[in-house]
Amino acid sequence: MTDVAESKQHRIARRQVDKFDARRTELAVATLHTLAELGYARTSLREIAQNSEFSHGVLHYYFADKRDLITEAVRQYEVVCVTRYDEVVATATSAEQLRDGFVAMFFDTLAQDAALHRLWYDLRNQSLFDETFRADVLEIDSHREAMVWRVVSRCAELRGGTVSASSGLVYVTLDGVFQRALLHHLAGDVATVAALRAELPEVVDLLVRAQ
Amino acid sequence: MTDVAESKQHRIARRQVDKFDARRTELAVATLHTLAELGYARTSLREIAQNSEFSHGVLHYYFADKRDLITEAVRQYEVVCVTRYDEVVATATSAEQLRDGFVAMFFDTLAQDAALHRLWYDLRNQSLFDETFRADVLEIDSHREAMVWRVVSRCAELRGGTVSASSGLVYVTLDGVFQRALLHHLAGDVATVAALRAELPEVVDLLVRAQ
DNA sequence: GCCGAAACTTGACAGTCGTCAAGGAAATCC
DNA sequence: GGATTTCCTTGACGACTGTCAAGTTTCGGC
Repeated sequence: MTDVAESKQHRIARRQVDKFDARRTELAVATLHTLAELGYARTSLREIAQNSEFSHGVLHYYFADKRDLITEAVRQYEVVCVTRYDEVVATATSAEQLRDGFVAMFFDTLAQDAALHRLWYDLRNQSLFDETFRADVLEIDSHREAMVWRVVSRCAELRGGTVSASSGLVYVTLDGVFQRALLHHLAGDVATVAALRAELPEVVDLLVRAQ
Repeated sequence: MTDVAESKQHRIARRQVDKFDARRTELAVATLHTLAELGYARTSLREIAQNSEFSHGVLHYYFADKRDLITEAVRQYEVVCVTRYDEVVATATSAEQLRDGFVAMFFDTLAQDAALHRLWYDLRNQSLFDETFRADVLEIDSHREAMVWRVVSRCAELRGGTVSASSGLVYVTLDGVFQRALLHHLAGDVATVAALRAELPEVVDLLVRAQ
């Protein structure tokens, strides 16, 4: 076989792989939406297929099994969700601007992507029972932690101060607020959500003390 | 019918109701253990029955349907879990003693009742998808909030200071630490759990400032 | 335009699920 | 101690699950 033929065959193989991966991703996204809608416990392969333009059998053409499919969907979640505040961090020129931009985006995505967020918490929780997901969950969780740390540490930098807690503590605090806000948002409790929104700037101030 | 007969019949009826309730509770506890072991998504009525001394059919004798059963199990969880720190609060004579007693019990129950706790988070999360559970979940959540508030406010009292955050914020912070510790505990990550344990006293100090 | 491989559909499989009716066992009543 | 109610078991139902093999359609290479 000549180099030309080899290279050509390689191109073809490469194109096929790309196409294969593209469809995998497409189906993983459909899975993500189904999971966000129904939750892990009630999501079936046939339901996922109905949220795509294919039949249920195709899922076993692109994925080894249900676990493989859901794992890929979780990775898709990560792509969407761990750079949310980076633009605010990059453009803010004062600590107050960063803090307020963060708070605004925090509650914007809370309302906008509520279904997706509840899915994340559902999967994180599932990893407490099923160790298959644990590695992916821990990885995403660390990325989320890094994401809020970029916000808070930059905020401290702009204020010329320091962060008063560890990265882990900052994360659990803000994530805790988010979880609580999500629960009450989905319960239709507007007042509690508003109260949390009003309180969040103080939380940031508590975490970031001026030197 | 004489008063005596009426009272007698009433006694009988009462006894039957008590017996009925006792068995309901017994089955709800079996349900709780099954849920803690398998998680909501994989818990079936037959599995629950196998964790009791009865057959699966009896569940429909004491409960209207699966939802009714699980709701009752959640209420049983509440009975067990929302007075955990009360003794420490009652007996502590100094802020440090209360804080350290709280931290000790915090990580004690984390290891001891890990399965039960992951169940709680599973059900709280389920309520994000299924509004049937929402009312019960919100009620239990508020009781948990009150529970930690009793700790922190008493701590502030003993220190002659004030709590630096609202009840809700205190709760999400400590609950966030707990959730994180639980995840890493179940993942076998001893180091992270130890780090959280070492940090928790500082967290309490951050929440309770001396006047 | 033919051929073979890739992509997709369909239908069936062995299980499991929640639910419930029929009937046996046990306790209770008179 | 027989009758009656309560308690519990058994087995079955239709629906749904993940998986997969067989078959059909679509597409790219020659």
